Amino acid sequence: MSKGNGTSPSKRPSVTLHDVAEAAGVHPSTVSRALDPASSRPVREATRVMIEETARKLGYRPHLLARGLKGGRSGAVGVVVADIGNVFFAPIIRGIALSLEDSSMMPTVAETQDDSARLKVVVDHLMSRQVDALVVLAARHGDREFLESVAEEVPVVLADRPLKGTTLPRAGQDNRAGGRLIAEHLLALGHRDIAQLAGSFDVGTLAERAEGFSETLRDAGIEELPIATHAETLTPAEGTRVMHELLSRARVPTAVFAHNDLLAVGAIAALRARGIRVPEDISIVGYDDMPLAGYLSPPLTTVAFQGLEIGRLAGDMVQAQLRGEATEDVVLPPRLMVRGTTRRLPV
Amino acid sequence: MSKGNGTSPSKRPSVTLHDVAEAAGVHPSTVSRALDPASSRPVREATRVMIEETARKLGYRPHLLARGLKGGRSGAVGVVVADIGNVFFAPIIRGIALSLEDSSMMPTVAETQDDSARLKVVVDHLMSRQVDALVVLAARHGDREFLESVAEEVPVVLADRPLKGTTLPRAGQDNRAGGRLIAEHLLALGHRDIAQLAGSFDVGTLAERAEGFSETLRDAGIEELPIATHAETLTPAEGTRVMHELLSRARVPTAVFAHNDLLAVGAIAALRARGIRVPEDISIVGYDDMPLAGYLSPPLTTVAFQGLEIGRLAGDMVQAQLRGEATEDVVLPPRLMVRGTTRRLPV
DNA sequence: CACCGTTAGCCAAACGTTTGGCAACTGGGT
DNA sequence: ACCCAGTTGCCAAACGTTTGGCTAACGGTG
Repeated sequence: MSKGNGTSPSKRPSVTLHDVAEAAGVHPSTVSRALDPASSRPVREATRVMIEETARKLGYRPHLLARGLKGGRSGAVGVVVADIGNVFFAPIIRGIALSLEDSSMMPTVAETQDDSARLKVVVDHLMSRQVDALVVLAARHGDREFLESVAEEVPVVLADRPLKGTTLPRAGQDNRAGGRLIAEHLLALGHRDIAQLAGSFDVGTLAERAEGFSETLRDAGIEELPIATHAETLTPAEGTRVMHELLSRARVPTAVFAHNDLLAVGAIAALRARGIRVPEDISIVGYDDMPLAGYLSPPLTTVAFQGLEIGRLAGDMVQAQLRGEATEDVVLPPRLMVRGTTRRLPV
Repeated sequence: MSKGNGTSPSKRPSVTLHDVAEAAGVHPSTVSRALDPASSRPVREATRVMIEETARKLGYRPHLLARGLKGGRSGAVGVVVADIGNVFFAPIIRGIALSLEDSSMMPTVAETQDDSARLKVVVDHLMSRQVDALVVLAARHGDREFLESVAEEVPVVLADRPLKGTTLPRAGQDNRAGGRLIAEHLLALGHRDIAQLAGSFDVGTLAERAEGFSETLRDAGIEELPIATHAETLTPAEGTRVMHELLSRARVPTAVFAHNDLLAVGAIAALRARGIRVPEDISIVGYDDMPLAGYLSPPLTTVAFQGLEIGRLAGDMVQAQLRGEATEDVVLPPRLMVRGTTRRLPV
């Protein structure tokens, strides 16, 4: 079935301010002021009502491009995300969008595929589009200087992923505390042979989780098993691969901290494939508390991550910065969700 | 830690075409033409190189708002999604973004929360933003007329969700065939007491799945168990709720088709809570083959849905329509993924 | 050397708004 | 009837581009 006529690519008649003015019998500037609630110049009530009526009748819609051109503000905020397809970022984006709605702004989403070169390209593109600000969820360690240079043009807010030693404001979670929580939990259960299933340390969240975790073990006088290969992507498949590598080591751990839930799921699959039981033989902890974590069997022990809230906070920070206000970093505390994949070590 | 100085909300010096022209010692219009590869008027090679050099040196970025105002095209495509936070939509959005990149366009995402009133609001907002086209993932049955009226202004493409009797083009899956596939699978396994765990029929995909499913049972001379309450949202929690309702019926099914994977997961949790085993006592089929479906235990039998591909196709259709070409509906065939939650009925 | 066709570059208008400068009108106080 | 303040509305410039019309220069031909 063929649809959409091939000839006219849908002309837009588009009612302008002038059309409304003409129909209402007033000058365009009067229409502009009548429709602007925060106008500096007053408009007679009767006129205003009449103009509004006319505008509604004609189906007038303000041309935000033109307004943006004049006012220097587009009302768009660039959201730079590592992977739009990833479950994990979705609630954050949603939080940002929800927050921006208050100022009738909208997010424009771009994806870096977690690649620093591509980050530069998409940020450039977003800047061309005259975004009023940038929210970056995809920051990797090496991107600091670039992002700070961008911040001289428009406000840049980091969400989720921190950047070591930066001046850029951030809304995120205390990942170091999260790592600590997990280590303490495993120690309390009697585990001593403990390993990490780690992702790239170029990602600040993961580096911090690892730090908090290792620190706690060290303080307890436990020597942590060395990290196997770092997972290149945060997917179940990588989790499986790295877990197999871990299992081929001389010393096999009794507990494993996977840097996120997807890795954990993959790791569990690897164990299951070898006939190793979770949590009877090996305890596993994930991170992020993804929506399905509680529905796995056994349900996954993990650390809750409030993506929606963090997105909302990041959106709020953007608006504050645009109003010229100073902003404080917001770091939410993590919460351990003890479920079924961890268990006291039998003596 | 306080960051971002409160005084200056980051001024943007912003290099314009004029600045480049002045620095290069030529007229702005010459710069415009030199930088436009598809310019109708030629520019001497030496001049062009010199101008490009100057532009690069000054860090010139085209002002897409201004360009859009002049040319009547913003290069933005509105993507209307029911719930940005939902796993399911993410790959579709990604596909759209990937496709649009070819024409250096970008998606602007807005969320309806699956509410028809909100749909109108966000579409209006997107139109104000002068999007060149709309991709709608959030269409509900009653939205047809509204969307068709919008289509008189800009191309509107449906992705995933169909709209009964519409002229709007669509990229999606053959959900009726999907429903059929599932029914055939269950019949082949010997099931006769079969029920649906249904979502709202205002959502075209779900209505079609149900139709294909019911049709097949009817043709086989099987009387389907009546649908319990329709799930209001497509979440595990709703799946659990509706499954409990189904179980309180006089006649309990031996096989259940849940309209999507999340409902299926919730349904399985409900069964597990009552000590009913899957698939030994009841077989369950989901729909969508979400990323984790194969990692559940037992792994979920479901129908694969190629979100990324559908998004890409929708993006391609948008571009075709913008070029004024006619487009054909694209309907991908479903594929049944038989995993561990379905089983031959013991005799 | 005059003429002509071609080509490179300049000028200015236009896209739809917002907004400061002005002018005109209104009405109240005298 | 007159003045002044206060209100209302008109005009035009500006935001950064693109693009059609125009001119100046160039090189070749008669």
